[in-house]
Amino acid sequence: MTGKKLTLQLDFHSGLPIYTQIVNQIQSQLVNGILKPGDQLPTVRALALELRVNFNTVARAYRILDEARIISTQQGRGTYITEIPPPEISEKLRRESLASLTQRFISEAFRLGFSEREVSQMVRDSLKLVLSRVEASRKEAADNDSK
Amino acid sequence: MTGKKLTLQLDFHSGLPIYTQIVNQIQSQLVNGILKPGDQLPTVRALALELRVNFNTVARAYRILDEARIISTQQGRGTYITEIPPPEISEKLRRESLASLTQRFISEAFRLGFSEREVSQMVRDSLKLVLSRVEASRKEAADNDSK
DNA sequence: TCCTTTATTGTACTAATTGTATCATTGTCA
DNA sequence: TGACAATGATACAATTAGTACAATAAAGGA
Repeated sequence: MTGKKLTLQLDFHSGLPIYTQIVNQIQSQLVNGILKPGDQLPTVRALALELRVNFNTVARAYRILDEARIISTQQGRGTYITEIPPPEISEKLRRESLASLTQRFISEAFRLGFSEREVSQMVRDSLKLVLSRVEASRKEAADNDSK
Repeated sequence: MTGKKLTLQLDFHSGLPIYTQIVNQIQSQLVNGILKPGDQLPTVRALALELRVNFNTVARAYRILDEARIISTQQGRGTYITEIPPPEISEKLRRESLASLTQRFISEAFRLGFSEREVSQMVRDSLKLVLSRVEASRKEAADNDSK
């Protein structure tokens, strides 16, 4: 059995869809620090059992949260809160998380024998590539909107 | 006990299956000379114990590498890096492994909400930091030699 | 030396756990 | 009553774990 215990209060007569209530409450627990990045959520079946709803309803909520990049669901593995630092964290913490991410990357690259020059060149190239892809998908979305 | 010590970094909620991460990292260590033809890898059980995964997960990774002719697994003997390095192990592959490492880093940073500017600045800073540390330890070694 | 036994190692097959996809059912509201 | 949204049922796919087995090597004794 996996996944953190999750205490949710559903109101079956509120008019709000169950999956919306699940989405909202997970989101608010994340904002309030009850859930933290990296936490594993209950499985769709376990949470469904506890809430006495169909597991597809939980799956739907999880899918919405996944599309919002709030959680990451992985078939056969489980679902996890993503590591995105909440927007309200301090700039200092934010920088630290980028610094540690970067240091992991660089030390791995060095361990693999790449030089400073190779690493910085590859970072430049990759950034360029990613940005051009972002640009392209933004354009595509605009096209879809206009048609 | 057999098999070279193997340093692998697993991320259990990266979305990538464990066996894929094992495959990728062994491949990149080979391409970059950390593993050499003829080296014996840890046994499926030993590596599994160290990584805290089921040994079948390691076996699956080894099977994939075996099918790619990168390693040779022999029942009752162990697992070895193939003596004849596949012809495609070349500068090209080496560059590709850096590219994929870099892309993982960048997409993670973007997912965390950092901008291109922040990422490239942090890479510059971190590289500088690492290089200065390398320099310092080289100097210290030289001092020790001379005394 | 040669045979037997035991330990080590990878393999095969199966089961369990987890999320996904699709369609059916239900309920509400215009 | 027809349309649509919400929920449920069922079958499926991906990942990992459990168990038994086969091949090889190493150890030990006749």
